Amino acid sequence: MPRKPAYDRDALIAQARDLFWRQGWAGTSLKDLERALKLKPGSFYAAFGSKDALYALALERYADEGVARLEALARELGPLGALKTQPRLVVEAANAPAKACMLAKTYAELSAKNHDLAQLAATHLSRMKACFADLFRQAQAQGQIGGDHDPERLAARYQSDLLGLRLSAERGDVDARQIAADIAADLDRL
Amino acid sequence: MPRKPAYDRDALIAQARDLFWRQGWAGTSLKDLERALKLKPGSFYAAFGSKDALYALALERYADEGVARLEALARELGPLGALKTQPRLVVEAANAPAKACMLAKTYAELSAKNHDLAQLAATHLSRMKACFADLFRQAQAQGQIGGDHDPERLAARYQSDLLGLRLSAERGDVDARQIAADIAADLDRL
DNA sequence: TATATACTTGAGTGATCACTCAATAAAGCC
DNA sequence: GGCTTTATTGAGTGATCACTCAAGTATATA
Repeated sequence: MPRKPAYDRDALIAQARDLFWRQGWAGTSLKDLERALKLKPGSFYAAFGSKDALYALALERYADEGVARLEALARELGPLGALKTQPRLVVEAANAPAKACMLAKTYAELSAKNHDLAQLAATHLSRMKACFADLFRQAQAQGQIGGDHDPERLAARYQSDLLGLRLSAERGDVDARQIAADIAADLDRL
Repeated sequence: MPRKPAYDRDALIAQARDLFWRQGWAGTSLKDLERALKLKPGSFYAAFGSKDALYALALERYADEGVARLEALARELGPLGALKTQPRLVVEAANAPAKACMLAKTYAELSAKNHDLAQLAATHLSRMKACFADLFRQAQAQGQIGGDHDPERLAARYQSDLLGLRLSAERGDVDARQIAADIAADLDRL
């Protein structure tokens, strides 16, 4: 009996993610979204409920795909190989909406106001950090890095470096490839 | 003949800087500023012209004080000492409005829209990077680090690490002191 | 084909945005 | 004390914000 929506919900979430990723929460108005998603206000709210609800979906999509990409990389190159390759991949991602991490941008923009989305971004950042820690643990178990390191500490430092790298990669006067190479080189000294 | 303003302009700029630093550009409304600076709209615009003009003054104040602090630190501890101490100082700054770098936050928030303030933040970030490069050059000249390093490259990596550290320091589930210590330790291996 | 069910449309909601300006108050110089 | 000059005040500006809803339209089932 019912009528099917004319849009592809998954594709709309991906488009919204790209827009939010580039422009941030306050920087993306409903007019922007309506234009990009080709949705009138009524359809938008029928589909997603609110701007914040869609932002939450976009954050989740972003984090899920990030974790999936990293795990696929680890299956291909091994744990240390994945960790060493990730910085370069992030810098060279040519068709990404932005270089900087969407989770970090969201947290930086909204944490001062205790916005729910900041807490959500923080949760996803923790998930990513745990992912890094797992890879360091595996690398340790396989003897690729020394056993006298704390995987959690390595993961925190690695994530921090990656966040800095991705922020630097947005700037015109910084050679992010060099930084990525230096981060990877540091992993060889473990 | 004229009447003197009842406010201390320098103090107002510092207060505005703290507010903008914490809440960002879009996150700080004129109502917020009027409340914090205890200025009615008319006085505000007579004093500063616009929200953006005040933000620009705040950015400049932020960058100037940052450079001054670093140079003072270098006079006290020498170039390498300053570079090694800075990460810890940044993390331990208890009464700062935020841990993350205001220049980086501004650039991340506004660069997608090609806002003038993003360009201004980028300029100040370059200034800071040049400052770091100078310190690395001095450390090299004094034999504190090996001569086979490019000071510009070291500075870019160092600044990137620092930006990541300062972002990480805002999170509750990250031990930023450990990261700061690890960044400092890396400088000893140069 | 008739009907029930949902999707689409877009004008319109009150709230808040950055900002203006005419009226009022106060301070320095004669 | 009178006059000039500037600071302060706060109601008010149009624009934009996220969001609503009633009316119109299309589709799957009976």
